[in-house]
Amino acid sequence: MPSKAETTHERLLAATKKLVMSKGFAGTTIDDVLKETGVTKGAFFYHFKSKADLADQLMRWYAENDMKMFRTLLAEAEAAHDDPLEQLLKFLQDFEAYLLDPENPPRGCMYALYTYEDDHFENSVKDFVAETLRTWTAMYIRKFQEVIDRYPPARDVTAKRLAEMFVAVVEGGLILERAHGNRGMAARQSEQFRNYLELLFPTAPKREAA
Amino acid sequence: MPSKAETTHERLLAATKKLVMSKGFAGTTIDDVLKETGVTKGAFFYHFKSKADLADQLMRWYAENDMKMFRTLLAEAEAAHDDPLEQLLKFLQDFEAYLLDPENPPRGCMYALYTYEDDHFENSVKDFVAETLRTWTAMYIRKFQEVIDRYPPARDVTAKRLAEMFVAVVEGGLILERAHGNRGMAARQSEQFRNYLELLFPTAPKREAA
DNA sequence: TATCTAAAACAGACTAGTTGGTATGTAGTC
DNA sequence: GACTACATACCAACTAGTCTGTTTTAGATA
Repeated sequence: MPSKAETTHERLLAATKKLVMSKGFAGTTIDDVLKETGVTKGAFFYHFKSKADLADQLMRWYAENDMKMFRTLLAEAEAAHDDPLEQLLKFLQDFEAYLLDPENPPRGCMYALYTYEDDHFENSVKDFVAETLRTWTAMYIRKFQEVIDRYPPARDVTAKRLAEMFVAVVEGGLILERAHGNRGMAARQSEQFRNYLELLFPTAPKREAA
Repeated sequence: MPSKAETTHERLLAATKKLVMSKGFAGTTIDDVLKETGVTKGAFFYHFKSKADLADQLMRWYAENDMKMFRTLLAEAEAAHDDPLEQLLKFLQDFEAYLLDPENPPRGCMYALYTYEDDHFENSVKDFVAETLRTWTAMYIRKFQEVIDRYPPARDVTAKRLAEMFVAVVEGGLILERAHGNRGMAARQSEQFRNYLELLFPTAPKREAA
């Protein structure tokens, strides 16, 4: 893999991601991306065979980075604690810190954006997004199941519902953040979700911080 | 107000809403709307002075209907119960029924969609969306405050946080619904949120249904 | 180490189709 | 006969994508 090529390719993806986050897929033209990066048309179509291909590759690239981040956070949490609930709560806190970190902008979620523009893109992308969200959710389901198996929940809940709720809460928080231009709303949602978990599993060992 | 004109105007808005929900604003062309409605270009530009104007009017029209629905549900809940928590829970249940009702499609939220395409539209629309969400949230804040005032919450929460969480949970649920093509996910989120509320306010009078 | 070569990586002019928007005209109607 | 509510032909700007090149890079060869 030649490094220069890799760089241009990634630069195009990164610029597209940024533009797409504020204009949508359909609202972002290839010329926009070229202007943003200084790359020429010839170079662009060397790396992507069409705009749909760009969208496709962007989704996969985004999902890859995204998933990597989540796996890392989860692995760290699992290394730090034995108790599954402790692991989950640490994971959520670390994720909140990530959301609050001003270093990683393009705030918002690519999957959310995509669902509101799906008609423009191929079914393969649609399937990929659904599949990614499923994998993502499955990760949490496993963890929540461990917690439920160990501690009787105060309400009749399933691991699946809790996992879905976490994803929903984060997606919704990101939308509020965008609508109000107010950083931190997504992290606050995750915080509330932790409250819910702590009330749901009252028999778990007490933690120090609230 | 002549009825025929009103009809064409609303037909255009309704068709735009439908198209926009699956293609996004930027991805929906005026010609798409014309084809969908059978209206001609001249008629279109008689009712809307530009595409941006269409977007603007669509947002206001959508917000108006939306808000009307919420106010109605809340008023009904307030008429049915004296206790603020009972009111809230009834409101949530009625809202869930609305979400599950197969009669009212274009599933998804216009505000969410808008936040992911804001660069294309005027600041007035951006401000309007933020303002609408604020009004919407304020409605819930008032109600949650009544509940908090009456029953001590099991966790240190504010009315504002709870109100934001409800909005987030619904928005996120709608995204999951779209991503998975799976009706009912948004309603399920609201259900989970009711669980949370019942755990938060344990001193409230017991209700019959779980 | 210098030279050759082929592919990879890029540059930029061009085009066919689309898009938002306009100009002008017309049917009904109070 | 003025105003509302539409119809149709048209256009300039833009958009995705192509075509024909040029430069850069990585090895092979001598």
